[in-house]
Amino acid sequence: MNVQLKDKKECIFQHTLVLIKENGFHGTPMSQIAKQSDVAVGTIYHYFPSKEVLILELYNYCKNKIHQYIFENLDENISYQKKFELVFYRITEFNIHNDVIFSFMEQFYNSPYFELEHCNNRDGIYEQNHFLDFLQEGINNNHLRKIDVYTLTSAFIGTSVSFSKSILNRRVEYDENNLKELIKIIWQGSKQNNEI
Amino acid sequence: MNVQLKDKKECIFQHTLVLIKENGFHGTPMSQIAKQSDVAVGTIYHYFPSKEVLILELYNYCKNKIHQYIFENLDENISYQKKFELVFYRITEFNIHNDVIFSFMEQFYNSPYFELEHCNNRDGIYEQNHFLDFLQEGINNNHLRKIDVYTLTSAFIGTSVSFSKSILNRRVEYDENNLKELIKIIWQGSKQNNEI
Amino acid sequence: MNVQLKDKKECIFQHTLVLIKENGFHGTPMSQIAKQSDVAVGTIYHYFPSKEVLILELYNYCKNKIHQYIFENLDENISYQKKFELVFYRITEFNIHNDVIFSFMEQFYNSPYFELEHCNNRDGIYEQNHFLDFLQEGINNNHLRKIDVYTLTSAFIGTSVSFSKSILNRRVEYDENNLKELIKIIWQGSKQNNEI
Amino acid sequence: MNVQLKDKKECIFQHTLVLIKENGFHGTPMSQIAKQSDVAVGTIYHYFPSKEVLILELYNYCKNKIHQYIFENLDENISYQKKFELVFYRITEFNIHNDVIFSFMEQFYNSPYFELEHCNNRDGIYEQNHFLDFLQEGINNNHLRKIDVYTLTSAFIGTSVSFSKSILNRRVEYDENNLKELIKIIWQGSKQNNEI
DNA sequence: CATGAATGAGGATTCATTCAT
DNA sequence: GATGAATGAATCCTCATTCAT
Repeated sequence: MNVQLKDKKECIFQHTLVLIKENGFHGTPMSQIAKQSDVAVGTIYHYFPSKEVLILELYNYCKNKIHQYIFENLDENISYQKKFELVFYRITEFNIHNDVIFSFMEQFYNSPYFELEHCNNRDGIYEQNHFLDFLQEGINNNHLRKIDVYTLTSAFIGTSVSFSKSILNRRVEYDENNLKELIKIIWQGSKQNNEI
Repeated sequence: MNVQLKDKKECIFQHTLVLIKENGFHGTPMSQIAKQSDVAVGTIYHYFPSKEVLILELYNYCKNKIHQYIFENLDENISYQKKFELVFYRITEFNIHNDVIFSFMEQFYNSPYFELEHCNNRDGIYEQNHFLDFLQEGINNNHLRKIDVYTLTSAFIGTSVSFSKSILNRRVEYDENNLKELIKIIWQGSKQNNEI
Repeated sequence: MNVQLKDKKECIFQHTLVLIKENGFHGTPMSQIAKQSDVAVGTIYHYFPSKEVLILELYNYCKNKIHQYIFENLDENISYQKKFELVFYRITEFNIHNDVIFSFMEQFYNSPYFELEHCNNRDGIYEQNHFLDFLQEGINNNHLRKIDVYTLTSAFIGTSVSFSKSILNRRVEYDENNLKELIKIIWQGSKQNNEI
Repeated sequence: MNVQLKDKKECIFQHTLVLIKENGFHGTPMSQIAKQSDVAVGTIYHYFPSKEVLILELYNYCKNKIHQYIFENLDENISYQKKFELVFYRITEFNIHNDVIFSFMEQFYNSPYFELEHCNNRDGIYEQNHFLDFLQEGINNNHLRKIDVYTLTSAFIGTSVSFSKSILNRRVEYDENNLKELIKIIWQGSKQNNEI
């Protein structure tokens, strides 16, 4: 029963993601979501009280997927540098291989929906709080330069997002070497005493 | 006459920008643009054949504003590093002080509109071509690391965009010192032989 | 078993009345009736084949309640005038103390539902047939003026309904003296040879 | 221009009245009003922001029609009794000959719409305030019995309404003699010192 | 050039009803 | 009997666009 519910919501989420990537929020009517999900319009309203709530729940669903992918099974025994590189690597990989989620998240952050969410959840963008924590740890332990952690996070995430977008938009085959170079750039720029 | 035309278009552009930042593309009907611009709906259709074209022209209008601001009067006699830093500084300043344009551009890039534009104009994001040229020059002249220029551009622009967004979203007073640190990061990471 | 059935129908009736007074026929979906009655929607459809039938049965349920209240235990040994006054008194008291039924009946009579019912049951309004009979008796026995009995009934019932509505709408505490005055008016106007 | 506006609103009002008498508020979709009025749905929304407001404005439109009909050109030189009879006569005539308005008003008063209106305008029913004033005058000048004016108004209006409804529902040819008898009833009941 | 009334396709949402469990 | 998930027709309303003045 509970499985069924989860399955149906999941099903609606997945098809909504595809449609939104293709046509945007407003190019995606509920009727189309219903058709793709192979349910009646009314059924969607059985699970979500409104389109807005559907979008908002979808946002949380995606956020969780991202976090799980990035922060789960992060070996604590490797050096901070390795972790830094691994996290960056994972964000980027996730974005590139989950283009429907990536596209949705970017649209979401740049839409009025985000304001709604943002009111409750400060530090919203890309659940930066997890990233903030991770980078703050690096600063505290002298792995990273002692600067405003928000600023550092901007460099960290913005670089990954922009790179992913560039790959996806140019519809260019993703070359792992480029990602490795990018990681070098961001590590070189962020690490402690790189001025010596 | 020509001035009048430019003025009226300009007027429509400005009010559209404000409305779109506030309410998004689809929360901004033509009727509202008309009301804010103090003209009749029909008048807008006198200047633009459709809403889509209005948006597309607005995009080009903004693009030009940005380029003018960033690349005009760029003293050729200063060192590449200074120019690198200046360009980064200018992008970020522009974004922060022109939030309606910044918001519009971000919405645009993450909307289906961009696809339309993108078909004609390759290398679309943030008119990366100018930035691409600028960074390519740095690579060619051994100021920057010899890596894929698109990748480098991602780091350059993504960092600025993300930082600007962080300032604007957190509604935090912008601290120039943080921007200076950010510039250090991106320069340290990008410059040639920083591994020596 | 039969008790159970009656109880469940009764329960549904009562909650429907409250909801309809509050929100009207069309502001009262089956789902809400179900929720208030603490049963599933399907259960309602077990007892009533459709919403229309539910409403129609509810109408008959109310009609019977009203008649029982008004005409049962009507002492035949008192004078016609006393009976006339008592009946008027009872209608009004009933309306005022059973506002959910009163409101439902008034909505019903002024809705297209009534047409449906009316086709089968002529003389529908307020089950005027009982009142018609009662007043016809007064006419026949020279207690009341010899005029069209429908016209007389209009004066009789319309006055009571309008008075009740006035009390209920103004949300004014009901003053029995006013009702007594009203009864004087209607009796003075209706009784035989009041012109002498 | 102003005439056109008034004409279009008037046109919408008239067709709405017919439809509502036929099918009730909720059996009358905007699309049908549009079709009957020979305009597009959007046009209705050009004149009225919502269905609710259309209904509310229609209510005021009807109220005014009724008042004009009843209280305009009321010869001040005739006796109070004559005026009393004339006003009663006019209400009833109006109801019977304007069945679409009458039906609308009755539905309105017994619907949740009325609550909305009622909040602003106390003494709402049948714009009783005008009737209240008229009857209060009769009480003050010793033409009518000294009782609560609301109670008196209930008898006055309720009787007329009920009579009109009886005519209209029974689809019986209206016999003016019955109305004259009714007027006798109500006058006999209401006039001063009728007990002597 | 400018206006804004008119259009109607299209979208979000509701709700009476069904039916498998 | 009882449940409530599923259905989809029907409703209200929006808004890009047109065109007569």
